Amino acid sequence: MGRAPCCDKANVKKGPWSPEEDATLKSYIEKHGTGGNWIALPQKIGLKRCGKSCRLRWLNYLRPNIKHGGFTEDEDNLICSLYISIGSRWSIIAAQLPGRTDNDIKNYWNTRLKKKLLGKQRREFTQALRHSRSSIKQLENSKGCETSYSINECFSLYRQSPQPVVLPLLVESSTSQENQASNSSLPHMFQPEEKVSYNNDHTQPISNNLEEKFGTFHCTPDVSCAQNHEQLCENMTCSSFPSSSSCPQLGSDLNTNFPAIGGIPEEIMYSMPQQLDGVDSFSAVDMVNCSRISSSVSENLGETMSCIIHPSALTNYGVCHQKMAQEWTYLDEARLLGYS
DNA sequence: AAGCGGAGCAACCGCAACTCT
DNA sequence: TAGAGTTGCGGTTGCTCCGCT
Repeated sequence: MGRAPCCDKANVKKGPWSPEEDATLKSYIEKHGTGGNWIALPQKIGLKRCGKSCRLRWLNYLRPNIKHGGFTEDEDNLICSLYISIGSRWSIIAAQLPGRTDNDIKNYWNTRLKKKLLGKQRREFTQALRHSRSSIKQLENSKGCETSYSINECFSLYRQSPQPVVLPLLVESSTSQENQASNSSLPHMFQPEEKVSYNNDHTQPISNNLEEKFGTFHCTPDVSCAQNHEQLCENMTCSSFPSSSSCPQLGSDLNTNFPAIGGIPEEIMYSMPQQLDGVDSFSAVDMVNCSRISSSVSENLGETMSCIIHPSALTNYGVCHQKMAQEWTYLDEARLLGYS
């Protein structure tokens, strides 16, 4: 047996509220309050509406001091930052914005802010790629043509550069063979229970333990790949993107079931869009708390394999790799934002 | 001028949490 | 303490408007 309906659905009116209904509801609540029972209220005042509908109408439109539209830049920023922090907890977000309702903010996010934020990320990503190309060249010049760098060398490069640099996400270690054999879906060197200690001030050298623990980053910066992606980002109307077959590194990343990640802005590490069950998606990871905080589906961006990490996010890099490895086993959940 | 498609938004729905008896 | 009733929330739907062809 199912739950009893909250009202007699056959006898309640649906659809937009008329001015008369608004006036009836408003004047009653202003005089008597809600009486603590929304379900009983419409009957009491002779409205053929569901109690839930009355409640929604009052909270979202009729109660005093409600603001509609005209979101300011400050409000935009606050909504974006709260969304990044806590996700789609609209009621909590609305509580931080006096006069705004959760429904309004939700609609505003879905119709405008989401697109605005994505556009900003695209621009920043393009910019970051430009900087990263010079970083890679610098790294290659200093090391000749070597393609393997120790983890400390990578971190050292980060510390020297005020800009994000591109590194492939795939990390190898000396023990990779054994660990991969035991758990092929996770990058081998980060076991779930393993903790990485790091400095908080972002300036001190990373502990040598990292090197001992994780072995060597096999960085194989693929500048041509970065150039491809840069061109893509500059030409957002482009509808065809490089496939894994055109980029050997992309293929290897996909083979590990480990998505590419980019790092914009400071403490959030974003993946670039990739195909998940036929849908373009990306995810973000909170570098401080090392948890995935959002996933989204985007349009007109293709797969990529490069990893951009902002220097300030550097200290959590290893931990987040570990976390991502775990998180990414739940790729089918990665549709929280829905840019479809 | 008519038709179409996309954007914006009000409202609905289902479910989980909370409250009351 | 259990179960029924109510509230609150987030996802989704569908209507309206507007711009483009």
